[in-house]
Amino acid sequence: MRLAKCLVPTLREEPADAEALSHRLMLRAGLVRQLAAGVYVYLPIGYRLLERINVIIRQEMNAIGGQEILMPVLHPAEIWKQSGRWEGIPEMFKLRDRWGRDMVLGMTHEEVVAWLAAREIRSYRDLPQIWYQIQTKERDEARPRSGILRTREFLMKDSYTLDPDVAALDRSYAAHEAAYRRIFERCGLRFHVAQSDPGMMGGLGAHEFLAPCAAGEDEIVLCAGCGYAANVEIARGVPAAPPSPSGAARGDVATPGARTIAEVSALLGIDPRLTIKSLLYVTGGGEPVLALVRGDQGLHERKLARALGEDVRPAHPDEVRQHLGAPPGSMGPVGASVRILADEHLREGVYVVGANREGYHTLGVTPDRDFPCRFVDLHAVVAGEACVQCGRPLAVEKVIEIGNIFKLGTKYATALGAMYLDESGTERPIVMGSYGIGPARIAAAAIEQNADADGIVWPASIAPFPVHIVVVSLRDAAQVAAAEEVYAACQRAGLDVLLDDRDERPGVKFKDADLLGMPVRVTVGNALARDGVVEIKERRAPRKEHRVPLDAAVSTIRSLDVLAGAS
RNA sequence: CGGGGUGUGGCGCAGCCUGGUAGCGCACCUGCUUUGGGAGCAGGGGGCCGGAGGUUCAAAUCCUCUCACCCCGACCA
Repeated sequence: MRLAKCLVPTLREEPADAEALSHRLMLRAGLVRQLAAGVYVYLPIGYRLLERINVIIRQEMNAIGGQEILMPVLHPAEIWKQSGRWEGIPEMFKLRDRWGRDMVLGMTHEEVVAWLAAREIRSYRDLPQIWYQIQTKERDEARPRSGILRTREFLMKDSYTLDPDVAALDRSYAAHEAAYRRIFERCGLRFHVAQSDPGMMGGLGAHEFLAPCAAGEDEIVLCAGCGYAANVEIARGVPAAPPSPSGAARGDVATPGARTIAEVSALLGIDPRLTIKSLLYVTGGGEPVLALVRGDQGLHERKLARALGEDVRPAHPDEVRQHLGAPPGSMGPVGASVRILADEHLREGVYVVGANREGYHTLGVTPDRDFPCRFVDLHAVVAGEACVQCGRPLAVEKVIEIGNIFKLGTKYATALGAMYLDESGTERPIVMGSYGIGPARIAAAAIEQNADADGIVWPASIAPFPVHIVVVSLRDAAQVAAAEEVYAACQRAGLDVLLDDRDERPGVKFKDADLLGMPVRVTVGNALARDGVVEIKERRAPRKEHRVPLDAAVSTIRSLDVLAGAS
């Protein structure tokens, strides 16, 4: 590809609206442009990047027996009504056709797959199946952000497995996990595999593939000792034990003006770990629920929602007064007439809690003795807590979710009538799994993990072009001819190559080459006339330079380690 | 949905408080010079100042409403 004729609009200045590193660089390098919030156009280099990633995904999906299909973006509402997901998913785009029929823009394809399976799968002899597609998804996200990291329309590789039973599902699931590991390794990413919350997908189990980087929206809890890895939404951790309590007898103490844990513990001169934080929530059904965590810790709302089996929201201050008779700063569990859930690490100990009396707290309180409660895991794990498996300290990292895998079970098959006959002639529901990868998130994670101050540094496996040729001066016919020769030779050798044949000053071309981040740069400049050589450099190691004669350029490029493994 | 912020040539911004001919840098076009890390000089084109309404002799500027976008939080298959 020749830069002089192509749409590669690089920017000198930082785009004002971009915050995340990958977002800034994708805009500056001319990979994407934003059409609306969370809606992007992929320009030639950006689209090529996605296709490079998709090639790897296809190879690995095909290798485990995946069959590529293409399902529609536009769905009839019926199948979503049958699965029970027509209501209650605010991200779903809904529309009507000209006859007034309800339609859906597909955000995922379990329903369509189950519909298809219901028609085409008859017998256990037809199983197992792996169907996948690389296709556009539409989700009306509450808050698109961070460039292409969270968008309302995006490309997704989604695959679905159909199996006769759970044991077979486990095999399909394991095959996907292995394929996903290979895909992300080949894309040059550092990543973790973590247990995750199946959420509204429902089902028997789920894992996420998470790439650590600064722009990450999620957090993962990691144990270096035993390899424990889990999304903070479900991660367990053992907080450090509190110091010995003062042994104070139970009783109220005046704490005027002290409303936060920090204020209360400072006023009383005690460690915050000897206090209990009381948080009132309201369930979807309108029931108030008091959630308790240790004073130094935070509540993870997803854990609370999971324990209750329904969504919750924080109560308003007037609801706190109404149910507990005290303002938020003085509420507590003792004598409260609402359901109480306490973090499991509050089983032991004697604590200070709000007294449900404005300006007072109660000393010497022990959960389950001084008030009734149910113990569940509620607190958000923080770095330094002990691993539940091996006791070593846990770390917490920011991550981008680049893939996820779900064991769905028979929920969708049952709802949409996807049944098969087993060996004994008994009709059974097909057992499904679903598996997603976001190619654009792989791209963003690769940028986040590899960029330097000058721009992108692509892993060769997904680089839009492995080779980038810079002609220093277009006025020098010998340089132009030599560059054309290397360009043609690379193409003959099967190397995708970008030729900067723009009539620009050298500095502009070098800056853009750094920004675009192709793994190998060939500079055709003054060294050609002076020494009869071109210069070959790796983007990741700019100080190492190979000066070789023209006819050795391609063989030198091919010998570079950086291109090993790249197609 | 709650909180914060921003809308002025393609990009990045100033001007607004204190109303009075719309500016700067980059990019773009022409010419000359220049050519190994974002060139110099000269000339030039391009903006109903996000939109609507209002106040005023006069609105980018003041007021009201509205739309869009960004960030934090909530949410997230």
